[in-house]
Amino acid sequence: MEGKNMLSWEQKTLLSELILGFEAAKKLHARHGEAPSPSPSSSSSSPVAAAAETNEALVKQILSSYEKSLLMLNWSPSPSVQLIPTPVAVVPVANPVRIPESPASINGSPRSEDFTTDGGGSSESHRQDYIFNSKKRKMLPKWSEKVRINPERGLEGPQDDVYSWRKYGQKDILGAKFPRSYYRCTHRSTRNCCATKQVQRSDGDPAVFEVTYRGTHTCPQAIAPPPPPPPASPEKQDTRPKPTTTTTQKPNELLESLKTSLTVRTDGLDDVDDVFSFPNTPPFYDYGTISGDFCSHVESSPMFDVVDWFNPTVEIDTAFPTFLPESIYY
DNA sequence: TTCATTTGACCGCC
DNA sequence: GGCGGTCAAATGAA
Repeated sequence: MEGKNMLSWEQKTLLSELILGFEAAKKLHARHGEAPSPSPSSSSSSPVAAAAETNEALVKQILSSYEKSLLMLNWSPSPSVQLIPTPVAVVPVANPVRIPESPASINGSPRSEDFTTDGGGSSESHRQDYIFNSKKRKMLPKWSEKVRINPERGLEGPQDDVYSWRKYGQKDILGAKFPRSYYRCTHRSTRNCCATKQVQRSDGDPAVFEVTYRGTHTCPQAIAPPPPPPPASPEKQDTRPKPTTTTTQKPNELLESLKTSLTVRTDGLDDVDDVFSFPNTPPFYDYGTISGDFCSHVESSPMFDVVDWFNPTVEIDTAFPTFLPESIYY
């Protein structure tokens, strides 16, 4: 239906967004050239900090722009423009098992018009609406990771899961020895953040947990670090006693610890000896951003992964605390 | 008092 | 119809 008109509009917007992003990128690049090296020594934290902030802002803008553009492309009728598959493919440890996580599944189901937006879906079903509205499994883009518990350090590698998760369910899965736990972003209600994740202990290796993420974080955590203890906002990152996490813990405790600390083991990519730290946010196919209401008003795009996708060389470590070991927050 | 977890039940998809 | 995912009341902890 939204044929040519939309297409035209989309193209316009797309162009606009791309230009925006491009310019922001140029600025950032210029800045990078100006003040490349961190800070020698004495230089007070002001200039550096300011630069960092600006950089972050630029990055945000870039990501936002590209994100929109990409999403638009994804919507376009041309099947060749599918952007989604790419990121999914990069998933460190994609379950060879199933997880169709096909981008198409996001809106592929023709008959998934039953939504409830959980929170208030009203209805004017725009295409965007049903991309993320379903409360059932098929809609949300998902990808899985494997996390190994290291008896010595608890969890291997840095902890990348800086988000606050709240457990909302647990279920015994057919054929699985251990129950599967369901978590959702703590800010689901307050920020309409619909990111969820499932944690399942591996049958074969109890020390390995398969973590499946769904949806992206649209809450501020996505970009803003939950740094030091917020005085007034008890967004408990998991008030749980920090896991000394060892395999001797009860399964539940292990699962709990997983909420806060995740290390992605690239099973298939084991060649790479170092552990891959995966940002908690999924690739850029953020349905949330598309939408106009639910899981959408992303003040800041959580899609920093996009950067990786498109610019593997971009250094975003400082801008995205997501990669910081969560332990420092406690 | 507030918030997180537990757990049984419900609902939708396959 | 079975299974997986989510909801929501009850319970516990800080």
